[in-house]
Amino acid sequence: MARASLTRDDVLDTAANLVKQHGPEALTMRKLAAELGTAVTSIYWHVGNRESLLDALVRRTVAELGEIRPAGRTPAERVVSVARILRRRLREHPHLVAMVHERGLTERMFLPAQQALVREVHAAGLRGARAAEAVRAVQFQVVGFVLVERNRERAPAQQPTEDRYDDPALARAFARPVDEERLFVRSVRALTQSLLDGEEAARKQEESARK
Amino acid sequence: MARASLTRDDVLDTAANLVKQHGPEALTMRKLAAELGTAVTSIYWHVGNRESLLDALVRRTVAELGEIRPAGRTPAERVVSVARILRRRLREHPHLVAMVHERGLTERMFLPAQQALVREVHAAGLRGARAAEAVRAVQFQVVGFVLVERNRERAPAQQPTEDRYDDPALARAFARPVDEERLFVRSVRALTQSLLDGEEAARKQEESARK
DNA sequence: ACCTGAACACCGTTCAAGT
DNA sequence: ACCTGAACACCGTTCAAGT
Repeated sequence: MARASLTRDDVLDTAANLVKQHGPEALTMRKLAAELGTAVTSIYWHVGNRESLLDALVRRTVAELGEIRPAGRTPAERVVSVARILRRRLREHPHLVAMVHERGLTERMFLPAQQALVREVHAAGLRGARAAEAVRAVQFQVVGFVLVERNRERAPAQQPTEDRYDDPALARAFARPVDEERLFVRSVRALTQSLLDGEEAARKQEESARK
Repeated sequence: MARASLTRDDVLDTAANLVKQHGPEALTMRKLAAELGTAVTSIYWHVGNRESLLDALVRRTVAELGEIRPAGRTPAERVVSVARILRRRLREHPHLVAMVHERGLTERMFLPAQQALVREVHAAGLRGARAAEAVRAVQFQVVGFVLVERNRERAPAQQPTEDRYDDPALARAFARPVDEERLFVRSVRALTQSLLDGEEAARKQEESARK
């Protein structure tokens, strides 16, 4: 791991590793310096301070995320596929969502997904403000779901909630751990269906009313 | 603000104020001691340490949250009303969701809402595993939405995303700030409708198939 | 241009000592 | 039973000094 001289990228790479493994709160300037084998103050020369180091890290990661290629036969299916790709990608970088949010880069991060979603929502016949609303609803749902998931994983074992319902199958279902992938797909599908079909139906009604 | 002697509740109250105003990360033992007019180490005698102080704080707040009374004529409307109540309540305690999650109290916190949702989902004809899934879908959506909202508020001004779509009304809609209340209600309504109606339809199909 | 150690102001926490 | 100050191990950051 010998190095000719310390570069900004060395710092970013090592910092990225620490964050990936133990989260951003575990990234201290002193540990990072130890890992790099330099004095703490050298880091400051290369990246300014802790906050701008994290900022650079986040921007680099966002830039690497790349585009989204939807799959599926219908617009609804393709919306679901975009959601799944987005979720998988966010899960590969478990700390990214929060870090991106804190730095006001959310809109930028979701631009590729947003563009893909706009295409599908257009294909389903939505336009203008209603199309924008549908796209945002899906975006909020996906990001929200991932945030909830992340929180659940970080969380210690949940206090079991000994709830008594007069529906034993439901009580058993609540006792089982959540199948998050399944719940996610079902939720997105349900939301999408409602957003697209509702609009589809309204559009047809309008058309027939015009005759 | 003179006090006979320091009590555990004094510590919790003052800590709650600090957290409410500046967030949990602003709660330092030293600032808290200054605010209380005692030595830092007194706090340790009353509450153990910083983590158990925050834990006690969260548990107290959760216990104070109270029950949820749904409103509306149909199960779907009442589900939406539960969601709105839950969202409003979470927004009154902006730091609570994250703190609750970190301490594994999520399930307990959402128990009142869960019970209300189970009743409505039952009223709509869902049972067992599918009822549980519907309840969880709504729960995930509400919590996720609030988390996204919170992140957006904390976030600095978003980099505007100069997107070029061939739909000027949509571009304008994206340029406007999000009407979160509206988006929230629409999303929950869309999801709920799909979850309940889909099930309703499936049930009717089954019934007619049995004849 | 790049790297260093010393120093400062902040943390949470422990501990022995007081009443 | 309750409160205290001193001390420890950790932070991020600045600065003057080196090459």
